[in-house]
Amino acid sequence: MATIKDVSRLANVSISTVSRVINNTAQVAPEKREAVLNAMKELNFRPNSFAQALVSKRSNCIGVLVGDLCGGPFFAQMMLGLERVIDRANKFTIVMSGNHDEQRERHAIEALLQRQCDALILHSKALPDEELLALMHCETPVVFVNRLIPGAEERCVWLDNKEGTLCAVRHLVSMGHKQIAFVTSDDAEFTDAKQRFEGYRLGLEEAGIPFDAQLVTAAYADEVGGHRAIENLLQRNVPFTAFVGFNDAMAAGGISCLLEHGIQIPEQVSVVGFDDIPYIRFIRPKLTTVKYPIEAIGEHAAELALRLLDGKNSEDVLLKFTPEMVVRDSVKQA
Amino acid sequence: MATIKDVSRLANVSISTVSRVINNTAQVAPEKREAVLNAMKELNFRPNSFAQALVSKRSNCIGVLVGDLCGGPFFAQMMLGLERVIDRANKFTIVMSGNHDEQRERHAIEALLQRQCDALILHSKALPDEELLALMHCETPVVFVNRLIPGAEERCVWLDNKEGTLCAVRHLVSMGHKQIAFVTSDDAEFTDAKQRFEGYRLGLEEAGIPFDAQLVTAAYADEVGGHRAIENLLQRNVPFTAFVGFNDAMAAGGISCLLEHGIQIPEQVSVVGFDDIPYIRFIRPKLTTVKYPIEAIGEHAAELALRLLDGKNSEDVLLKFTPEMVVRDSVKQA
DNA sequence: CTGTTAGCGCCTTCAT
DNA sequence: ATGAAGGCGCTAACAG
Repeated sequence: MATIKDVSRLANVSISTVSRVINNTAQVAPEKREAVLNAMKELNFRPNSFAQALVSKRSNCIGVLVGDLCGGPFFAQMMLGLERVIDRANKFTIVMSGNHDEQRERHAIEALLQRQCDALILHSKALPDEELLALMHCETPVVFVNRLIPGAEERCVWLDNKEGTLCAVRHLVSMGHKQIAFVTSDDAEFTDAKQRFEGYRLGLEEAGIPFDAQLVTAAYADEVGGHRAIENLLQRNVPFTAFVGFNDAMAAGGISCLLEHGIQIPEQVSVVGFDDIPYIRFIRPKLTTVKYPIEAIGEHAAELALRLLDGKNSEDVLLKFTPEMVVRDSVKQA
Repeated sequence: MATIKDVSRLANVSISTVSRVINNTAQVAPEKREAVLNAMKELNFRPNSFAQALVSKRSNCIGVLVGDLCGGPFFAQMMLGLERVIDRANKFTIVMSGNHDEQRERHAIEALLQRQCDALILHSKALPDEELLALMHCETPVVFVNRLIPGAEERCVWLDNKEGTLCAVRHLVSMGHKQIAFVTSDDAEFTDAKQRFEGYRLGLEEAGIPFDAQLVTAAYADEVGGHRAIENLLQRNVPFTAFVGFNDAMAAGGISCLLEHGIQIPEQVSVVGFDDIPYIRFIRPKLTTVKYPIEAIGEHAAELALRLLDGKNSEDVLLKFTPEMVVRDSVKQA
């Protein structure tokens, strides 16, 4: 790989001059400028970004920690939002997956930091609040996504999960449902799960429906888990006319289980999901769900990170998002 | 951020000694080693990876170009395979999306190269063969995924697309179908589309079924496109008892369109998809498809890249993959 | 075993 | 407008 030195030699100028034309940092005589440009082209010169970063103390990289890129469309959509604004700022994104595992998340953050990322955007599920809080004391700006960390409120871009399931239950109640099951994640430590559960309880309470633990079933939070959870629920033989899924994937799995048992959706059981992932428009029936505006959240998180990085005012960045019902075909009057 | 110098000062040793304990590159007196370790911890020292890369000429990064991370689960699954082996080699992955656009792909590759990636794994759809071929002459090893580039065969990890649709048609023929439509991508330049189309024609030929252009319908290669394409096909009023989708997404969209028209699947129309993306197990009916072993392809591509990087023998890496039928519920005897 | 030294490629004063 | 020189943080000889 050609270096600035090679270019300077070929163009018969000093390396400073070359640097000047690369960065447009000062006036250079047109002829010399031309010579440098030609030499650069001829040698196929690309400035070494490490050397640049080393001296300028700026890597132009934003580090992102996600759960996984392939556990579903969720993080992919978030990345779409993130990258859009990071791209626009002419910076690079470097992604690492924590796989929802404490050790790995820690390691990934460590790696991102070591790579001198200019800012970090973290979706941490497994790390405790204190550890995340401690990160705020290192000099690189940190933004947290989908999690509200006490003491770091102005750095958190998050969705009101409780409000989400609350909406879902309200919707079902308004359609006359009283026996509403909840199909949730078996990861009890998972904040989202706790909050969504809370919303579920709150919704019941609001409607004066007594809570029945028998109507709550948990499993791994994907399609297979949803299938399993509903299987489980059916075995308990507790009647229910509707269920709220922890997420769309579980809802889809649950629906496929019910259909296999010859139970009609939504005629016999109504279903509400959570997230509004793309494919649920193509399952039958089209899933009614609570929209998680994940792409927008990604955008705002990136925006916030960039603002912090530039020391710009970041007070007008929207931090708390509120979910919205998307009514399709999986809910019917009870 | 603390530097090696700070550590050396605090530990009362030279920077070389610090470097030695960091890299385990030589023996160090246990006491000094201890002192260094303590100092590192106290200062929360992290070696600057740019400085390391600058001097060692190794960035420990593998650059990856994908189409998009969120156009579906395809690239996400590929990343899963890639990252697994890159992780195991203790290297980092840096991903860029080309968004199936020529300019962007070019720019992304440029960026990856400038970041001094040790090797590149490219899924280029839009760039011409020659341009890709030219990349092989730069010193960083390059591997191509899902594309066979003449002259770079030993650097391509790809799937035999033609064989895939051929299998699909054979399967339908064996079930007695004779009027088989093909729902394909409207991107005529797209190699995959050409090859899959070829397989479709070959399959018909094999079975002695005359090709009918009226049975081929094209649109954007996602669910919405599949829906639209089938809508189109129906308007032509040409009878068909089955269709092969360019991919699962189109197949799913097509199915949803047929269902809306009151056409039973698979009773009236059988469907075969392509890819075997996760969610099609949760649509009704479960989609019969041709499995694209994308995760395995990712693994092998990464393996190949790593081998090239280390100058190791790479002759035993599997380059050409063959698709396999996955029979589920969307095909019925005609 | 340990410290000194010379760069890696680039940017940035500081003279000229 | 231009060049020389110092240094970013680190590794790798080279002496001791």
